[in-house]
Amino acid sequence: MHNKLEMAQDKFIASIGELAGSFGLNQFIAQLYAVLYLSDKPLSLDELVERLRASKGNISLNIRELEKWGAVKNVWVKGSRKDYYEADPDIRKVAANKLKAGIHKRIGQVSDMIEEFKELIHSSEGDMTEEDKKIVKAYHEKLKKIEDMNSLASKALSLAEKLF
Amino acid sequence: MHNKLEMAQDKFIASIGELAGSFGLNQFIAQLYAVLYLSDKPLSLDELVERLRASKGNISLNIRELEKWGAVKNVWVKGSRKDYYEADPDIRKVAANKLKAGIHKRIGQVSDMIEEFKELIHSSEGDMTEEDKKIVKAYHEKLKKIEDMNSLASKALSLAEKLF
DNA sequence: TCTATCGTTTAAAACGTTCTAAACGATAAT
DNA sequence: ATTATCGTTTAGAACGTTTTAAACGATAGA
Repeated sequence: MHNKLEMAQDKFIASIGELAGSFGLNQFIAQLYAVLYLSDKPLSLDELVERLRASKGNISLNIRELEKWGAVKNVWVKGSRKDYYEADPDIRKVAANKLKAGIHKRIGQVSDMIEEFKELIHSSEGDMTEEDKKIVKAYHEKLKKIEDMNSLASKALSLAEKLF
Repeated sequence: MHNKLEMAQDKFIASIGELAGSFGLNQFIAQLYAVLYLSDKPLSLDELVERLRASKGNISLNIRELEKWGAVKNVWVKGSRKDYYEADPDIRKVAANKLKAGIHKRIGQVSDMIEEFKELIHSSEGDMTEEDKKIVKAYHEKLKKIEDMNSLASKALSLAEKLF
């Protein structure tokens, strides 16, 4: 196929991988989406195997993950019994959804952590020395700071949602 | 030491680790900061070894990383020739700095990637078929979308900075 | 029914990252 | 000067994650 163009694309795809990796998400899955996003037509499993030089199993697995995210869908192509995959062209929506879900989850986790910590502290209030009580008081002040930060993050998130 | 309190803290520290891990950053380094943040006094390397049940080397390494971030500093304690470490109490600042730097870097990376891709495409314009030119045109449209998203992210970032 | 063509599953290999234990150099105490 | 106490460095072990190859079940065509 278009050799120079393909090389250019390869470089781009590779960079996408690095970027995703540094975010802590699977490099390959990002590259997979990128290939589908740039493609002018839906691609089959075999074509993706060829394009990314990866195993069928790997691609199959990650395609399903992308489907869960709503980033890729299965499309039917007349005259073939293969599955064909197509990227959601609204890349902004895809990225925003993923990020939003992630951040929202983390904000919840932080709240939960703090609540649990408070409960644990409270449950052991019975046999506390004066010294312990001082420490607990200091804890509460620090936890408060984290809570404030968390709710600020939450507000920032809904602000960003409006912007997007 | 304070047994029940310590257990409560342990649970909290563990959760901090999970949280950090899901962000793609080193779990241990987050836990290290958390221990120092919650502590009412600076801690020595040995105390951290004891508290986190990790090797000196590991802690030493990650402390230096935290120092780079400006999240932890070395403090001098009268009468001891050990190093003592203290967390920056302004956890919001620490988190914001780290996140801001990260996002800023990523935004730059995306711009660079796109520029490079465009150049590669351009450099191979010479021997292009009509078909190729069609594909390249479609690429440019898609790249434009990514650029828009990127600059929007950039704006959102500076908005968030003001908020914090 | 038998064969070919799919996508998925899975057990094991490959890989990168993190962690440790031990050696080390530097500094302070004796 | 010698020993003890530090923090750092480093080579390799341990670990989790990702990837593969091969087996598999399902479906369609002959």
